[in-house]
Amino acid sequence: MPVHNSEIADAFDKLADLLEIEAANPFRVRAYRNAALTIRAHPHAMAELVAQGADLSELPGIGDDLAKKIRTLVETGELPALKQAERRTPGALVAMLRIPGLGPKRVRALHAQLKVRSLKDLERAARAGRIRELAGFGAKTEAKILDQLQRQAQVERRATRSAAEDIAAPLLAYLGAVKGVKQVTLAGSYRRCRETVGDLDILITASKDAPVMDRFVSYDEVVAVVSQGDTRSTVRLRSGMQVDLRVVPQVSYGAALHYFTGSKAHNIAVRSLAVKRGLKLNEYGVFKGDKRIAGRTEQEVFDAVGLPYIEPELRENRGEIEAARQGRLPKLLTLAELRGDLHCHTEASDGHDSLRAMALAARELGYDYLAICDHSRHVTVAHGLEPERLAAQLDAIDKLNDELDGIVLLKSCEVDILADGTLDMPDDILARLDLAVCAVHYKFQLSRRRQTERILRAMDNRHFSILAHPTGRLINDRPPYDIDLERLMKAAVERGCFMEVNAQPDRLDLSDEACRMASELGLKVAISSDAHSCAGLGCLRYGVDQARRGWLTADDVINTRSLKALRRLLQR
DNA sequence: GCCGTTTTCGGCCCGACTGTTTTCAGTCG
Repeated sequence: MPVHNSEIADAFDKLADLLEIEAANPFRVRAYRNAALTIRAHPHAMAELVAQGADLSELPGIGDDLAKKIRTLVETGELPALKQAERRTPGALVAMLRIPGLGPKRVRALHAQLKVRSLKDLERAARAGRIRELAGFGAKTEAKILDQLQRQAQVERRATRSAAEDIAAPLLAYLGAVKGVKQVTLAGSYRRCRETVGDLDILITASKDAPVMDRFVSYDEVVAVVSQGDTRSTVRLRSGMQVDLRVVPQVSYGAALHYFTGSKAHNIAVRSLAVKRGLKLNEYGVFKGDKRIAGRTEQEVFDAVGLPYIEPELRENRGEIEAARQGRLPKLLTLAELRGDLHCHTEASDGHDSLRAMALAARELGYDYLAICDHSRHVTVAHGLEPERLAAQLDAIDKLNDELDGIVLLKSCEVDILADGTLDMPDDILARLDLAVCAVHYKFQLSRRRQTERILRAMDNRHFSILAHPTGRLINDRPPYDIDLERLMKAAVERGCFMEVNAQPDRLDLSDEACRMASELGLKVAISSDAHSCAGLGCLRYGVDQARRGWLTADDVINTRSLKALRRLLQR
């Protein structure tokens, strides 16, 4: 069983946590965390790189020592440095760091002075009133710890972008209506278009006397005020979402937006660049001595540190700063560049709207084409189509295409990939399609080898066009099935087929890292809504967000092509 | 532990808020 990148990253993160509790050199701790970030985001498996004899110390934030540790982990499955740390400090202590208000110093104190070794111990100590007696702790801290321990029982989930928007929209409108407020911007991971959002970060510029903070904490949905100051406050909403609000003067808007957009790792890297230029960068601007030399816009901030503008989606310290310095940032795909949608359903299977309604909705969106992909028969719960029903639908599409101007319906089907890798539709009818969108909908538990071979075999069918939702994951609900994605991507390139970036907010499958790997391997993708209604076509923008995070350009995406060019690409 | 158009040694981002503090450490983003 190969060691996954996430396991290596987890090991380094845990070691960093333990070292922090031990009060080790904070920069050494950061080195482990940076390495974990690099490894987690890396499109290729470290195990593969090790096997190929690659020089891991060329990766950013990884030097000779960490390269050796990665190698050891890959080859033995163990990290001796972590084992040793766990002998010195109980590994269970790292769980305490997850409790808001407890950091490494306090966890260390609790362990050293109260012999707390686990969350259970912590709860007992809090109930016994022993925590308040420690220096640096008090009754309030003790109560907060107990409260948080109870809260921890609830599962922690990050909201999808779409859920976050539902929560944010009314709050942004409410804040925008406060007297004296000028700009209201949603920053943070939402602005970076991450597939999930942990909390909302709102940036506001307002006149000095605007009662922003008072209004913020008295918002109807607020159930707890975590902190409140003149320029920054944090609340928790009924939905469980935490919201940070930051108010800055207009001259600082750009610097504050950059700072509040993050990511943290990106900010640290950019601030380091400022330091090298003898400048100081904070949320109020770029300073030379006491003099503010930039900060009204983000562009000014980037100019000051000698970088071109970097799009928020790229700000993860995954190589964007290097790329910016070398002038090789990608020109990211935009929603307007998409000419059509290559995956949707109608009432013939599990969609809600008719063929005609979907066609008109697509035309309204300005598309040139829309592929109709109702399920094949194996997906019985979705009223999957028998070959005969599909044949009838294809006739109906021909008829509608004759009748409608300004939109072309493409004949397709979301064909099930059966357990043995054959397709759930006979070849003679597949031959009538413009494209076949193929997908796995059952037998998720096959071994990595068998699942990969199942899909490879399906791709061998020359009618196979696009692998839909390639990993099957559902955000917060179902992990991806175990496949060798890199092998499948290479195979798709060789066979002239493609993969989908499914734009459903709870799928977003491929992931951002996988998009980047596809681009590096020369595999083109389709960004598709998988809409089950006219309104559902609108979620295509989430797929664009994901593709942008994966550094994709219009050239990487097949549905940026004209219909004619698309048809050429679909020929195998 | 990493890294180098000031360095192979000596740096490593920066500020707000809270609680326990009489001047600040710890935590957080």
